[in-house]
Amino acid sequence: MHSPKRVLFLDLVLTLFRLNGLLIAEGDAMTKDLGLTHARWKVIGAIALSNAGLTVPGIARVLGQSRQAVQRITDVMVADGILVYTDNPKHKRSALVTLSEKGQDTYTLLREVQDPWAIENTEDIPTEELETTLRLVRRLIKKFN
Amino acid sequence: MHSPKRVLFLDLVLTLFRLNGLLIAEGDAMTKDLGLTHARWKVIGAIALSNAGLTVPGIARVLGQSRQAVQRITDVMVADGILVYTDNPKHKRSALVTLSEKGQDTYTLLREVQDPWAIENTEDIPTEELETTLRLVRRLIKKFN
DNA sequence: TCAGCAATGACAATATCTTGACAAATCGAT
DNA sequence: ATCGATTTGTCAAGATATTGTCATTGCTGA
Repeated sequence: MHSPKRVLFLDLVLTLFRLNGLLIAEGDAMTKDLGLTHARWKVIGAIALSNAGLTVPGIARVLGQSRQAVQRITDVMVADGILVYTDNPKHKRSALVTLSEKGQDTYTLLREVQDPWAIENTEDIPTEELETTLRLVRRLIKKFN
Repeated sequence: MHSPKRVLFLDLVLTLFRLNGLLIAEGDAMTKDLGLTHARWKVIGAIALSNAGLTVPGIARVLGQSRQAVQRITDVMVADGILVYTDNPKHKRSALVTLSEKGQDTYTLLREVQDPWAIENTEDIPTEELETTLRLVRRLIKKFN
């Protein structure tokens, strides 16, 4: 298997597209009973994994999407009482998006299916490989920013 | 950096979403002058990287998308003279999707920007890491199939 | 063989996402 | 402090993707 780096990389890109689709399908199947869609649990996940608060454009950057798409879904989720716009001390206009109480309950339910899923799918994969992959992915992201 | 595997994995998933979006943006920027969109160059790329021919559902599987979405775009690309539906010896109804002459010309132009891009973005990354990542991604795909 | 199940093409409805545009707010360099 | 560049909210239009459905074809085991 001595394919040149170029082919290796293009192959990786295509494979990542595929994995992306499968991950979305996995998440949708996992959250079907929670009334979530991938547009929604992505936002919840992004907020949950962020230490500091996130603005709408911030979520968009984390998810690699347009801010308009995120704005649309957060507006709906605020109307549904899952998210709350809170004052952003660092920016007058751009509110921080946080989980409401109902949103935290939803996140708890999400965790109950997501955690076993994450553990199950990594139990046969060395931590080192996960770290190498994450590092590589982050490196690529930095190039494309 | 001793985050448990679970967090590591969830972080990786979120990061992959981001990379997915950035890769699409990269591809779109790269092919702007060729009259391609990501829906189109993804299909061209999938066909080009496949040894055997691909059917519409086959392309959908490679790209991790619904077959209907791929069908829609291939119909347009056939109308535009970039793709051709050819007889599939293994299936009467499900045609093989191949590049027309014009499509091959387009692919040549695509390669002219894609190859330097691929080389540039991997020159500082060891082949070994790329292979580890590709192997891990394939392993995950296998789980989710 | 053939009966049941899966895969495929086709069509429709809906959701999601991108792109473009514009004004207001923010940020950074000077 | 100020000017120019960037970021952000908002609205709109169009592109892309998913989901559901149904008839047809292909496949596989009895």
